[in-house]
Amino acid sequence: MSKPSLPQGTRDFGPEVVRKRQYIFNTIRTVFELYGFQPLETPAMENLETLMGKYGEEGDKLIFRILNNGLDNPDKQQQARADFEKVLEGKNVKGITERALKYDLTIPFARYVAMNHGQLTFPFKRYQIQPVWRADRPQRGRYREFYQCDADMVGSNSLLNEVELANIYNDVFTQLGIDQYELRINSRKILAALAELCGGADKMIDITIAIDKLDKIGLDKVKAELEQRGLNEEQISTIEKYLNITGNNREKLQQITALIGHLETGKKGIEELEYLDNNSQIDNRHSPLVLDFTLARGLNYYTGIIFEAKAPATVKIGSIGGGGRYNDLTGLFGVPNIPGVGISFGVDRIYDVMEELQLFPENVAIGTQVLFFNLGADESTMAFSHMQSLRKQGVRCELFHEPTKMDKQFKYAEKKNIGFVIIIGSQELQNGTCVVKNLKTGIQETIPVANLTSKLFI
RNA sequence: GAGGUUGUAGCUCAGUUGGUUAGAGCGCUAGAUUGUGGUUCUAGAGGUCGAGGGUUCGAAACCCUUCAUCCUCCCCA
Repeated sequence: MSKPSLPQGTRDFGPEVVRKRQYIFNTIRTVFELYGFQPLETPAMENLETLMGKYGEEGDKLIFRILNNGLDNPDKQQQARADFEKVLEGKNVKGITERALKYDLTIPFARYVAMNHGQLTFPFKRYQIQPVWRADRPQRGRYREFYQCDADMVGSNSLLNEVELANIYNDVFTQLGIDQYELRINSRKILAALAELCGGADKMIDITIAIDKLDKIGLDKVKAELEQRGLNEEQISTIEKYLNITGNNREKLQQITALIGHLETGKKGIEELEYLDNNSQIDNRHSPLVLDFTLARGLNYYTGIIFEAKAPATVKIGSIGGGGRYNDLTGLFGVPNIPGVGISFGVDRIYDVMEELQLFPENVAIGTQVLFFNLGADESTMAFSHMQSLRKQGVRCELFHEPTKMDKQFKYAEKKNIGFVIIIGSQELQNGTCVVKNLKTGIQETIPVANLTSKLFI
């Protein structure tokens, strides 16, 4: 028997961590509900063909596939061998694998909408908080199983949706105390116009992949990569002009207009960003909305505005959320003309940011509020009955599991971060009283047991 | 998929050039303390040195293989 272990890139969450994570989930969920989004859950696994080809070539490799059961059935051995040969050639064969763990929440949502579009009321606004899996190599802030919190609305082209989503970001991060975050925005239309300006719409992917790295590797290396990706000197110089756009949002818009405003898609993109910038009435100490024309985002189904929430610069974690508009997501599933826009929160990274900046409120760690000491048979019977009265009032409490030295019972309370202990010993039993001790302050008082239920244990 | 790092007690880590019986701090258990925790003091338990093989009189240390881990790139949350 070898030592027990976890699959690579997965984690257990102990009680304290779960509490903190739930605090984040609950905050996000509450804000989603506040904006009229409805919950949705989809299965952990999808048919492989639902997922394949939706995340680009790189994405396909990162999908966790599930091996079919019954491959060892002797009757089907020959077929299995033949099928496996094809797998070795890099093909997907239904005989070997036809299901996969979901890779994100957006595609399963699109599948759901495509299957149910006849029944849904549009615009349909849903939120979804579930784990997803990626066969990625784990590293800092990156796991093979992690939660996504998505909110999408489909069936509307209105830019009002983008405005709402920007405000959801702001509400959530402000409530969590991450008020130095930045919400970067760009439009795929701007990027498309840039590609057009460089003479080839087909170059868009090459260009975006390269310029997305600007803040990471610097201008020179971006230019080198562009060259390597087959762009000529003139095109690179155009892109350099594009990358040199600086200033506040208004100034950036002026400069981008000069560069690509004469192009149809460029003009549209600029209008969208202008609208979003003017109408997101985000009142914050610093305005989190930052136009960033280098922002590209990997998922290739985005067509309009794209978002990326960045952690405060002091914590080197980068993106803590992202999203954007897609014009025709369900078209992939045979239901065309349903546009949508959505955002996602990266809970695991938000957790790391909050931990680093010490933003969790102290009381998230409190489970049990009151521990009743166990000081004998009669004493604990009395304690039990009072404990049940407190529980009826919603006070979380427990009775120590066996009569033992007070020393032990105190230490148990301390380790579990229980704020109060209630002592009912022989004296108290006789007098109909109890001792209530606040472990934080060390102050204790003796009160009649009848008064217990009127006390607040916080 | 490519490159690198580190694996020693429950946790964080020492361990000299390869040399006797592998250490510390924290944590854990018990006692000092028969109705008062946090501090202090004392004692105790706890190890296949990641695993397998090799070199050697002798390996935690050197070599090979393998597994795990963390990091960087690609890509992404």
